[in-house]
Amino acid sequence: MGADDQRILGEASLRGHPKHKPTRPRRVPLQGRAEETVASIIEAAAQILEKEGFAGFNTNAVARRAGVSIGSLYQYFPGKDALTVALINRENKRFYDDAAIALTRRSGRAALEYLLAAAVRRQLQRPMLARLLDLEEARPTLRGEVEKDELEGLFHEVLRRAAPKHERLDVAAADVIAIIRGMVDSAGERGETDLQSLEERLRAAVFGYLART
Amino acid sequence: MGADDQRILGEASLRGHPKHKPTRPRRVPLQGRAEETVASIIEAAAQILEKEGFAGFNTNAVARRAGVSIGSLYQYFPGKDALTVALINRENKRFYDDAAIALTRRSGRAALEYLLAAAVRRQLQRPMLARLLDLEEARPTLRGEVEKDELEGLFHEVLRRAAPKHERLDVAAADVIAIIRGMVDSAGERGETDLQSLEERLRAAVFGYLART
Amino acid sequence: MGADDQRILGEASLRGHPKHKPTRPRRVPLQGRAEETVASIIEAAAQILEKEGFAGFNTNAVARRAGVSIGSLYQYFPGKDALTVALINRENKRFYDDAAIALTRRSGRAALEYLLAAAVRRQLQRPMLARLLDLEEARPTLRGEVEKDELEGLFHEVLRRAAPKHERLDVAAADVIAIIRGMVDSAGERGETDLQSLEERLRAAVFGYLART
Amino acid sequence: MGADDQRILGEASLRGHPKHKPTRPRRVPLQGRAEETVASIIEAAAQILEKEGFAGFNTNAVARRAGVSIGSLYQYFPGKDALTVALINRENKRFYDDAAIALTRRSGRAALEYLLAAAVRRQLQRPMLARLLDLEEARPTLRGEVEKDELEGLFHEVLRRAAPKHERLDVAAADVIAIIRGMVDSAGERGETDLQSLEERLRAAVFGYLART
DNA sequence: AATGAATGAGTATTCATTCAT
DNA sequence: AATGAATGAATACTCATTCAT
Repeated sequence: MGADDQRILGEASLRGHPKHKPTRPRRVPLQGRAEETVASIIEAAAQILEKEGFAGFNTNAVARRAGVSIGSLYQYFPGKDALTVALINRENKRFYDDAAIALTRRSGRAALEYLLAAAVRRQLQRPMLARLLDLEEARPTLRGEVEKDELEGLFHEVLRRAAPKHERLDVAAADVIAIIRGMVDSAGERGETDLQSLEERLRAAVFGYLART
Repeated sequence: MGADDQRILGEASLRGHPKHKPTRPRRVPLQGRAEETVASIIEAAAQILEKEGFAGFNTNAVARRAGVSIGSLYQYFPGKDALTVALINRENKRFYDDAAIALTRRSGRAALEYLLAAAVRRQLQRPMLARLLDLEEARPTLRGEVEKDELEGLFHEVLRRAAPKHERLDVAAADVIAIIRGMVDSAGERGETDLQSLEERLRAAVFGYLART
Repeated sequence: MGADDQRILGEASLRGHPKHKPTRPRRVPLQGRAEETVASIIEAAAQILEKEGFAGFNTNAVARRAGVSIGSLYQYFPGKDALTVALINRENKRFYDDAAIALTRRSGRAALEYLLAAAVRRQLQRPMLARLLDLEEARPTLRGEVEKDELEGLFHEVLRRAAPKHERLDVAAADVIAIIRGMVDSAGERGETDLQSLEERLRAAVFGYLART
Repeated sequence: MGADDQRILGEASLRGHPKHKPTRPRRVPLQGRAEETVASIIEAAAQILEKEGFAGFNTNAVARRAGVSIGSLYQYFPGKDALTVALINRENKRFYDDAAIALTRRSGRAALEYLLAAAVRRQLQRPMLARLLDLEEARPTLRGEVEKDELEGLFHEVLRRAAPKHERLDVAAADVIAIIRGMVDSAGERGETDLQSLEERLRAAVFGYLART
């Protein structure tokens, strides 16, 4: 009933152990207006991060660009980190929605290939944003707050199909994610635009890895 | 001749075309004491980053831990970023010194294996430091200031020996570095300590990659 | 007849000559529901002040705990101060209702003793609340808004009976109130729980004071 | 060696139990300049509290009035509360320095009388300041940070001389302090200026209390 | 060369209050 | 009458950097 329930990320959850935040369809603002506000704030954060980098990424600027008061921002996000986390989650969700199509592929190999392609696609769309968010996601403070379960689950499942005999799929999933992130961010940093080539090299690394572990 | 020559990274160099800082003999112990001071400041930065994370990493704290006045710190480093860059360079140098031994190996494969082992070793020694520096190194502001040439050259050469027929060694070098960094940082984040296992998986990814590109 | 009449403390009254608020019949349960709402808000304020202290005492929190919207709170109280004042008045009223029994005592001494006992009782019941409200009541902004007349009248009357020959009863009343408040709050701060002892010391101070003035 | 050592009130000491801060001649800024700065900040705080009340009492305003940057304020005071505490301590020290003269009196009674006179004097000099500081001192957050030991010790000693046979001097000291504070603040609130009269009534209460406990 | 006191722009965050629905 | 989303002025506090001594 109180405004607190709409807060995207509770204070409690920011400290202490993950606590497995209710990954359930988290209570999103009920009234249309609020929902819009939240969305506009997150998108504003994305745009600022994209165009100004970390330097310009402060809550007041985000609120301004969102056309919202700073108070509204804090109505929905208990702090700056919560906003960052929300943005990361939005991006991950979008990636997930695309990547999940991989599961419709017949073969495990095709599924994994789709996954890699999706990763490359995502990177090339908003390269700076993707990169900076990866950076943020690695920050000790934020790690543990981000909803990775679904995404990791997806990788796990795809790898299970692509490498059924692999003995440690969780390790493999973590490694594959790490490889993708490493290569794709590095490509972004270097300004690569040839997603064809990047995709191929990524396949080389990932399939090579799987073939040898 | 003046004190300015001791500045690790000039302001000018932070903007504009970076690369190749003043190629002066670099060693030239202008004054033993100054060299010591610089070293102690850099080590203080390392320790703080390791123990307090980004949160505690500010110039005043670094100076205090180094047992030096904040004024002195700015005598040697024109700014915080310059200090960060100096620390990154120190770490890269140390890694380079170890990794360069790879070149003494007979076979290209052995050389590359040595390289990978060195990367894992480094990560496991000061995991937090290594990770945070990788993060910093990726920051748009710092990229371009860091001396990567030597290190990249080393990778290039080792790859040349390990995969003589590879057509785009520079791309391969960048990719391999990205794979290593991705996997090794990820392992660090997850608190992995079994460097044996990590090394094997790293080899799988890198050799797999090379075999397929 | 309008909603305004329910406002506990008009803005106008906060500035300008306070004293004697609109002497309207004060009771007149305009609407049972409204009265309940007001009561629940005041009690919520009391609970928060008691459990969270000044830190947690903000209008939104009060409304939330009262199970009422923030808008409703402002429907009945023109501002935070008005709410605080209403709470103080409620507590004073309760104290008054108990303390007024003093007037039924035969002797003036007994009456005064009853008064002191009542004061101690009140303090020991909700020590933190009593103390914080005393603090608030002393705030320049609020002084003058609180209904002290009745209470002071009571003290005046009791003192008149206890020390009939006293020449300046109003001064004595103020002093006695000050002594009680000082000692009782101090005891609360120090966590005293032995109300027997406190009562005795209080009597010593007050009767001593009266005997010598 | 670091700036931290000059901080008037360490962070650690603000949380957790009193910890009996080194009541020793606390490390005051060593260089003359710093000492002046600290003094000017505290005096600025006093003036603002006196003239603007709590409303205008914010760190930026204090710094401005002190003719000092906000950064300097925080160089010496880790937070607003620390500044408040420092001001309270300064005032208590001043009061102590005056009140300690009581110990030079021959009789215990005369000593106590001197103490009461000093308390009244102090109140009448800067009434608003004295009152507001008493209010602040009672705030749960600040209590325990203020150096009361000396002052309480003084009261203890004076009472020992004035009422040698009293069995619980510590309780008596606390009560007497409470009585003084209560009456004197109340007088201040009511705008009393006749310190003669106030002094007499104070004596009545205190000596009356002592005679009966 | 060294010191460390001083600076102040910058930023996160709170909370009383308003008002469209 | 009630709701609660929205507001934004106010404020505590940080930290990179400068410069007088």
